[in-house]
Amino acid sequence: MAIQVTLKGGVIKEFDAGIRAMDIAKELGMGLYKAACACRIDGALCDLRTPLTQDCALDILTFDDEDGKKAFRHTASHILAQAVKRLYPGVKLAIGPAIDNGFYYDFDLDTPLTPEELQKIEAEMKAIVKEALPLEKHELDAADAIALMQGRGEDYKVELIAEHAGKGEKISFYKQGEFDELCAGPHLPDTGRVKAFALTSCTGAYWRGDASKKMLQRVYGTAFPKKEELESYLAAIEEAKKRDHRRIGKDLELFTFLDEGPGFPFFLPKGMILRNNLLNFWRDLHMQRGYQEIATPIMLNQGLWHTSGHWDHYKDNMYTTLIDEETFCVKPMNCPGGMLLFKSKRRSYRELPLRMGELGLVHRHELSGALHGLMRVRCFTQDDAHIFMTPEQIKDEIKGVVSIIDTIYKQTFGFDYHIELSTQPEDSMGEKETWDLATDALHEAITEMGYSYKLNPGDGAFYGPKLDFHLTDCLGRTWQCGTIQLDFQMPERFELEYIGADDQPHRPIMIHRAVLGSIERFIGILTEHFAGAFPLWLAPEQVRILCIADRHLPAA
RNA sequence: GCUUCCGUGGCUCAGUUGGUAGAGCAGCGCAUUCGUAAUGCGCAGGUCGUCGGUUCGAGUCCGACCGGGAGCUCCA
Repeated sequence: MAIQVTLKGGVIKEFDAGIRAMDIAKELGMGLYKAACACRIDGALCDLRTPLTQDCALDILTFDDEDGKKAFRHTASHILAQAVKRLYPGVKLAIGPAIDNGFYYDFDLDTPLTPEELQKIEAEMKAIVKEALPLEKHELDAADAIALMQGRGEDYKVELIAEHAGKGEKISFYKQGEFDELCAGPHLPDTGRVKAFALTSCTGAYWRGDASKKMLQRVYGTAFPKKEELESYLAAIEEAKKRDHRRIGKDLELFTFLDEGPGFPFFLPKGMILRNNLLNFWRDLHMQRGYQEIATPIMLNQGLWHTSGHWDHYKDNMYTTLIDEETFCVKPMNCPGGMLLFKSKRRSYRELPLRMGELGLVHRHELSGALHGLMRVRCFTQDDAHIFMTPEQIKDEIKGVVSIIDTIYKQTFGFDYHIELSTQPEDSMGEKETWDLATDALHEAITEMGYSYKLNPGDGAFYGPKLDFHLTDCLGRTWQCGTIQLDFQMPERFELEYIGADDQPHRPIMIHRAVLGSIERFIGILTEHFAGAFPLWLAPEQVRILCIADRHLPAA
């Protein structure tokens, strides 16, 4: 029987029923055959070995396609698991997905996987690639699948299958040689296609990402179709290491960290020049855009943090101290101080929008393992501002902030950036209508400005939706820096009011925003982006004159 | 916080199977003024992260703690 297959570009070809996508790829040319990673049959992601039984649309995916890339690297992770199973038969397998730059696999294994062990594993993987084992899919009922995995002592797989058991689905496995692995697929047709790979590191990782569960050993690796691609990727990693702001910061004497204050950066004279240049620029720009600058205390009494809600949510991360029998908290955010200043006198609608900026030093007790140079510290300066306004002013104020962000990111530093819109989370406060109003305002403001954005449903703050601005550095890495958050909760909690044109009190709406995010982190990003060769206006040392003649020597 | 690796003069590092610390750069002194990746000679600088243990003896072995790296968790 013949079937009609609609190929990419709308070309329709006739084949015998039962033909596989990989055979079609072969007919279309060896280049495509060799590059093929997976396929879509009528939109559904499938293996290249899946037989086509009826008329359908077929899209053959290569490494250039995200799903093709995933299939490729996921196959590499199966090869890794097979190699580990061969070398350490007692190992229990957890999970091993493809990730952004490669793949990983989690193992429950008593032998620590040192770099030497990784070399052995890599050698075994090469052998498996050479064997070019076909990956064949087969399916079992959940009960049979569980029995099979229990028989092998694969406790983690049993747990995974049990979660699917209720749904009555068939459980799929992929078999390559002696190795049979629970997996949804799709995969490459055989292990021989994973030509270029490398295991990059081994660390601990919790089973299911849950800190209360067992710590497993996670082996990271990366894989590409061509050796040159692997090499250039590894070279890019090396380049990133050279640009590490911790190294450059030390070399250029910008900042330092000392044992007396883990996670608390010290700025050296040269770093201070850079920092002040950046802040002067920031201040000038914000004054031009109608901002006022305030400074609020670094420490305020505990009652304030109850009012703001921070105590309930984040007390574990707050530094506190007992003074005169009263608990004081070092501020982890600036907003409550800003609220108090708004409240400090009677406000009129004529004052709105009121833009109060604050370069506020905040302290957060981050877990020791989370610290990372200037990128993740325990005290940092936010280029914060709170804008108090009427509902009608929301859109224009958002546009104003977006304009500042564009001025700094793009026009000043030449960064590309993209925007993400995060909407109402499940455990949020406030009415749905208010949320819709706020979310629409964010959407409309940036859409009218000609921006597109990525949607993060349910990822907003508990008090309102937000726009996040992610910039891309010269190595293609993205950093979330700017944020615009619409906040209906704080004005409510703090009972903020202004007197309207109708001579009645009204509750203002608030924007909480930052452009650079953290001054320290932004300096870290700039350092890596420019590899220490800062733009002239920022550079701590702009010119150095070298004297080489007698008369230039200092008098003895 | 968890897993794992690491911690030697300001910086980058050597220190073999445990026997009382080495180099280069930087610094200082003297000499050199010599044309663009680093002039020569010399000096100074470390209780080898801290505390404890094993040993006749530990930078080198063991433990705890502190700090750091990688990742996990977290990131208002």
